[in-house]
Amino acid sequence: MNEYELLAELLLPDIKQTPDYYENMYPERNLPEGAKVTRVAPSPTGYLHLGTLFTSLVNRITATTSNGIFFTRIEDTDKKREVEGGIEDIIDGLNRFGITIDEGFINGTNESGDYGPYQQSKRAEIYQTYVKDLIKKGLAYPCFCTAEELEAVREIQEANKIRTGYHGEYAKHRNITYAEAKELIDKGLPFVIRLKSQGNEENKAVFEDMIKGKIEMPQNDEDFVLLKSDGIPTYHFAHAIDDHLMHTTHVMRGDEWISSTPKHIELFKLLGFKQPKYAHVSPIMKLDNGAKRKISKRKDPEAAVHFFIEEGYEAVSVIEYLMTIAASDFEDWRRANPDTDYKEFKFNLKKMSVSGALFDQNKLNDISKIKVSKLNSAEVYEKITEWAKEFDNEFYNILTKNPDYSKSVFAIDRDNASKPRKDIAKWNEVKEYYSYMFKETYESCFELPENICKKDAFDFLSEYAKVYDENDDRQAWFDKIKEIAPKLNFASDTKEYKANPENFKGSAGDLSTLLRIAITGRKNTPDLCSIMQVLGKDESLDRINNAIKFCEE
RNA sequence: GGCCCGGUGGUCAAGUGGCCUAAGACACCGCCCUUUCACGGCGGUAACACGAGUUCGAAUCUCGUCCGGGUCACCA
Repeated sequence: MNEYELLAELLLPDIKQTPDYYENMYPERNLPEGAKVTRVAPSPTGYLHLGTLFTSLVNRITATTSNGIFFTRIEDTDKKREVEGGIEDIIDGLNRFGITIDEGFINGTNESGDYGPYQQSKRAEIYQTYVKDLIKKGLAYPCFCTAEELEAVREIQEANKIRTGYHGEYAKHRNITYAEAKELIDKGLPFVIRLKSQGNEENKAVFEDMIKGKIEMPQNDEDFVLLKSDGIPTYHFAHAIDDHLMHTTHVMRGDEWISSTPKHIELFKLLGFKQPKYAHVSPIMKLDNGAKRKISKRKDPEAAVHFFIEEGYEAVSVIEYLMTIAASDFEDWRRANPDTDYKEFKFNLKKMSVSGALFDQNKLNDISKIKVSKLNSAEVYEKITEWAKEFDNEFYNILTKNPDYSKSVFAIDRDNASKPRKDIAKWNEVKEYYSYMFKETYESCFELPENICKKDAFDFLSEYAKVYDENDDRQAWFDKIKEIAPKLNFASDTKEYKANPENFKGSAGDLSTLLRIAITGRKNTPDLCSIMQVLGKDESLDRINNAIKFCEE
């Protein structure tokens, strides 16, 4: 055994396999020409983040449009930051948003596929096997520096305005001998394994990013950590090993990784792996006091995808919005194919924005309103009760007390409507929006519109109460208002009124607004005639009479 | 600070040297339609960060300046 082999045995005595063993265990995938293998590799350090959902979507749709594979892998190499239930939260969240997973963790507790395990904490032996091989080749070595020592070096470098980091002459243990290492290990000192970088800062590392184009950076020359002192790899090393063994063809990740890509390039080269293609996606930003910044887990509630579910957005609406950010040609496609599943869209990485988009809730709302407007009353009822059951128990009870009544409320201006309203973006608005339709939430609050005096209101409402018939259709319903109008010197015809407004106190439209306020307390509501029908004769008359009383005073 | 990446209306964006008097969408405003509320239709306000260069011609190519973002861990 030579010096390096001795060192390898000393450091990793329990590792008996060689890389060949794993190379054979995970052969090339048998996929059609051009199929892309993509993945998302979240670390279970918290809930599902909007950015993670976004990158997952991009990965998913890239795999889909090439008839490839999209898999998940859990990067749980940092046990300090891990949170309980993190895997479930993220994977189930992905499922909830309709991101289908072909392989890896398909739900919070189960994995499937031939390239596992798909959890890095279960792959320690694999990583160590490759590290041992690197040590034997003189391409990796143990480092015994403590955090304090490293910090001290960094301070010296900063003071002397030298590039910080563990490289070149500052790489203390770079040339450690077997004997030296043995002595320190016998003393029981902990160590990490570092890469003996072959890079040179003067040279360029070049790669073609599929979104940003050609990127040139100084080569990596840092002896970065491969294996932490607990024997678990760092992200960089795990990325190289896993994506090679799992045969990922396209690594699509947040663009905060661009700056460490030279490390990855060197790793793939030294390991003799084929380089995957990289696509770095820009983060979703937010405006904060006039400044654009990345959406932050700590400061922004909408960073957690759960926020959208709680608000009552339909998952498809959020995905649809994310698609408009992901692909600049998506909205055109959507216009041409209004009812097609977004998964049919031919996604092209070249159409992705190079810079980060500001999160735009207006746009989300608009998209969501369109989606909701296409639902029928039964679907609305089903979705809203599902939402309320989880997030608004009071409303859930109100809705389910009389399902048929609730559905008839949602049917207004919706079922059989040639022009559906676009008024609901998210379920948490509905209780307030329809508050006048349910006894439990209705509060009588009549108020005169500015252009009608008390006496006219009184006269109109009194007259109307006499002729009101709950069986009238829309035509008959409005005709009655038009009949009363002239008696109060209100125009029954809108055109007539507009031609000579000075001849009238107002129009039939103004009187229906008055009636609307009497019934609902609002100036804007869905079709009033339908509302009164759903409310029923007694309730409608009650409310009218209340308003009349108000006008008497 | 070093190294990367970016900068077209309030927002998302089209744009690849002449089709640019700069598209479209959201938001906002106005008008029209209308049997109320909506929906819809039509229209409007509003942008190439700045400065040099290359060119007959620049939003587009080059350089500089400014501004924004990312990254410099035994975190991912």
